Amino acid sequence: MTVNTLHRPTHRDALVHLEAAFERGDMVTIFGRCTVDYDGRATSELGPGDRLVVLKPDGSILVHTDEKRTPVNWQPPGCTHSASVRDGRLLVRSTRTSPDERLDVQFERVEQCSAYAVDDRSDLELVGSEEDLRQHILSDPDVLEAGFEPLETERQSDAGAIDIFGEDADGVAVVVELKRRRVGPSAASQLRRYVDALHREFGDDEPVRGVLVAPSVTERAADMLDREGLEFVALDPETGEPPVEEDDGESRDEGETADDDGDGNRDTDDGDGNRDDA
Amino acid sequence: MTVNTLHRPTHRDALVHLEAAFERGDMVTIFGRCTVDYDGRATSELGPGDRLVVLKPDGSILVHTDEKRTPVNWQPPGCTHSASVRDGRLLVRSTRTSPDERLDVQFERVEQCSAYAVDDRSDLELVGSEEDLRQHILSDPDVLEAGFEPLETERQSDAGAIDIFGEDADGVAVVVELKRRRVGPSAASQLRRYVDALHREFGDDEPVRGVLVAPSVTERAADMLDREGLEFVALDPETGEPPVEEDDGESRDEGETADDDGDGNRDTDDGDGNRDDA
DNA sequence: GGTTATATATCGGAT
DNA sequence: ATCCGATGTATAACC
Repeated sequence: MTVNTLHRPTHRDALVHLEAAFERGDMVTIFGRCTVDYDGRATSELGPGDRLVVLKPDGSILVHTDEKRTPVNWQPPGCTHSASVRDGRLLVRSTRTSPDERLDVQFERVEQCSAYAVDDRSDLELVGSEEDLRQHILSDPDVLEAGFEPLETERQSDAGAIDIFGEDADGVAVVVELKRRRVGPSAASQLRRYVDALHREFGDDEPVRGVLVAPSVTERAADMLDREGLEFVALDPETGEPPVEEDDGESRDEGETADDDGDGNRDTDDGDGNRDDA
Repeated sequence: MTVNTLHRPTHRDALVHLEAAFERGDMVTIFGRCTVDYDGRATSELGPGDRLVVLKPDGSILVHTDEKRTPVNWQPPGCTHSASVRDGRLLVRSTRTSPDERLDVQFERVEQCSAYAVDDRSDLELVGSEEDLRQHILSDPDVLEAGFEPLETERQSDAGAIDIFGEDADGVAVVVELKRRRVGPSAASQLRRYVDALHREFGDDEPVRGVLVAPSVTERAADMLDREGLEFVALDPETGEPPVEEDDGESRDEGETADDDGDGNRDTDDGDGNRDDA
């Protein structure tokens, strides 16, 4: 882990710094006043302003303002960084083909330019995904409905892969579509496409049930499911159990710390900070 | 535009630096070895590694590794930053309620900590959105089909807002759904929901056409449109005209700076292969 | 605040 | 390479 930083460099010094960083495979940040020009899947222009530009060795580039989680301009991994000085000004360019795209960041002033040698082998471990919900149902199919028997996951159909395909207690085919969060009309439509595909596959004589599984459902989606003869089962992706209602105390105990203050303000804890722990 | 940077600060010095930056409304970056812990809509853990953490004055926080465009962990705008030192180590915490979420970044080592005073009043101007496609059709409805007359945009229905509602040359109701890029089955389903809603609204006697407008369509979606009696019209969102075939160069070039350094390849157009239309 | 749909979505898996 | 769906999607518009 090393950092190499130039403060208020000349554009030419910044260029040399950048090229060496690219060569080493470093991650780079540049902060300065710049304009941005993008042409590719869409086209955009951004006038002068102060921004933080991040260049990653995998070819990604991010241009961040002081607002939003999403960069104001960017390029995904796989692009090629290049830098140059034109008319005495640093130009950082990112290009790719397929699709043909170009992102230009033209600096009026470079306030800081840093190169970071990154060592990161850890992988993110995440709980609460749709895959977790699937595992819950497969390991205990009764949470879906008594007697449900999963037969296949990712079963292919004319409309795409069905999350879980199985049979109910009566041996009727069941299409199960999983969502990790509250579902709207598009999830209902997705389920319908799969059910329709199996109807076409099995013929009209064979009944096919469709069950949407998610922690909750919007009213419009629930109406649509009703109209189309589809079903909904409420399950939480983290627990695999029906979500707890919060209208009255139905707490499953989470012995949590008392909330110190109303929200209000900054609350930057002091140094010795013994703030609660989670 | 000012930058205030600490190199290899003590955790306590970094804390003071951070709190002053929060107070000023600066944007902040921290580079160092850290672990990350998230609990909210889902739950995640990330073991030790070198990352770039960006804190914005609007409450966003981004944790970036040296790969991907998407941060490995983050928090959207509106969250509250706080920092503290525990056991001699810098802890950066972001919290919000509704949903209840917490992100902790615990540093083993702080390599660099920078605060940026950002001045950015420019807004992004972007061309090629779905809104642009709509304007093209509204200003010249014949590009959709001869005699088409737009009557309403964002027309409400039981299934949601219809992009463009109008009549064809015969006075038949037309639902138009717009997409800025190649469409798949979900767009076809979306159109179907709107057409179904108008059928319920108008009754079975009244015919309702559904037209999906996009630069191209996948085969599975085209099949679905066929089955459901829906239509497709190929239009480019930037030009509002039928997309050009890419079998030969149709470069519209953009008299730009000469390409300074190596890497010459350019203009190998392609994009998304567009298939037929329906 | 919830709902709905868009996005230069990004990303991953399957074909 | 395209297709397809998941994402802690984020973001905006509308109610």
